[in-house]
Amino acid sequence: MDTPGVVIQRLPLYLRCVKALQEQGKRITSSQEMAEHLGLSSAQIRKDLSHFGEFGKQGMGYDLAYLHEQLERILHLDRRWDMVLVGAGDLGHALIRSGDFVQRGFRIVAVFDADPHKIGQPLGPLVVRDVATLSSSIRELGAQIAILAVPAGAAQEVASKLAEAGIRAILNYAPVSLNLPPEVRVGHVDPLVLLQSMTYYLCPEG
Amino acid sequence: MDTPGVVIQRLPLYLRCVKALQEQGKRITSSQEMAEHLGLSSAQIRKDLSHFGEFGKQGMGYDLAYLHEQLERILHLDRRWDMVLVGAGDLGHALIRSGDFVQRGFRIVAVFDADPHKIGQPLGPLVVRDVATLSSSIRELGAQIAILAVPAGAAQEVASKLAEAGIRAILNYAPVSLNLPPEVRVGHVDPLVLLQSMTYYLCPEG
DNA sequence: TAGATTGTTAATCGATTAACAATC
DNA sequence: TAGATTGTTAATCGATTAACAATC
Repeated sequence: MDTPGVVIQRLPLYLRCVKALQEQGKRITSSQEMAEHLGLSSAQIRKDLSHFGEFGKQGMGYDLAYLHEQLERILHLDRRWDMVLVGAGDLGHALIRSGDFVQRGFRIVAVFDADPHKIGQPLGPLVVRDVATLSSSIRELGAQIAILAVPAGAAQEVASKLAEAGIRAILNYAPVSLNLPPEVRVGHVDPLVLLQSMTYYLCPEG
Repeated sequence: MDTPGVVIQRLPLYLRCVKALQEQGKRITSSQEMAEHLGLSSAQIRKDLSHFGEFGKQGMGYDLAYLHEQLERILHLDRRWDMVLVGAGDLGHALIRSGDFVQRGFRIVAVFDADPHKIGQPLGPLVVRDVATLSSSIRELGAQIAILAVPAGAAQEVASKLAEAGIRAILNYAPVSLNLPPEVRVGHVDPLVLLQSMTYYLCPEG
């Protein structure tokens, strides 16, 4: 009865596809059309969606507005999510300046760092807090999601503290496999690993 | 005979694990130790490695220096890779400033943008080139890897041009599913999709 | 040697696909 | 109605795991 993780991971892609088709002015779509757009099979899309209900009509396809709404409901994206950011380096700065997360309903509400030179300094609309105050701040803010943007050497320690403080999902930018209780979700942003696996397929000669 | 993609994608994690154990001063390891480190099963690690040869010794485990060397060889990481970057926005700046890629043998050798205000301006040690010169520059430089850091709306068009120009692997930071010939590898850096699938598991209340 | 751990086989498990009855 | 496309079943495919002989 519980839906495979691999299906859940595809739902945001379906949502993105639905939005793109809507922006083209379309009102309905088919599993076939989405499949071409995403490079998947139409059977897979129908099967994935069938885990959550019946969203289409035989012979007609899917109403885009309805599917959009349902996917957001399933993924709990019909609300705003507050996140804390740990690590006020270059990456942290870029994440705060970029509007990408906010546009999609993910808002960074606090930034932490361990460097005394950074603590107390403004960062965008926020002020960098001392990482020593992590636990109490997280409980105060009620955040459930954290972005981990600290050096590799500090990542596991900070991640454990985040888990202890009640954080339930971590977006990990550190190049480290985190060891955490299974109830804490981890999404790993790991461009180097992607590069290092793509080179397998490239001829080593120029 | 050809190795499943999912196995290839784990090799860089094995390599990272090997390096971490070496930094701890260890000289040998076991599939069991690596499994704990990475949160996988020891059988999976042994099976994955067995696709490429016999790297261990029964009763003894794996010599870390040897395994390190072999993994780098298999992944073609025993050389330097030159990459071109398309998109000189905040993200592009952060990628150039960060030493992460260079440390691992991936060097950005050219930056392109479409904005006339950016073209000709310095960006770190490079000068931003006109994206109109993409094809000729890529052929000249002989780059096989590109980083795509342009807005969503431009991503597909630029990606197609990269493929035409002979690029064989794209690290895609744009929130778009790229449609490309199957011989072009794509690695998708997609933090929003990770966030949007993690929220499925979070209670929508508080 | 005795103990340990690999490499590999066979069994299990899970995900994808093909096909089609249901039905809009 | 006729044509199209869903939702679902059963078959296929592939990946993971358990177990163990080989052997260091």
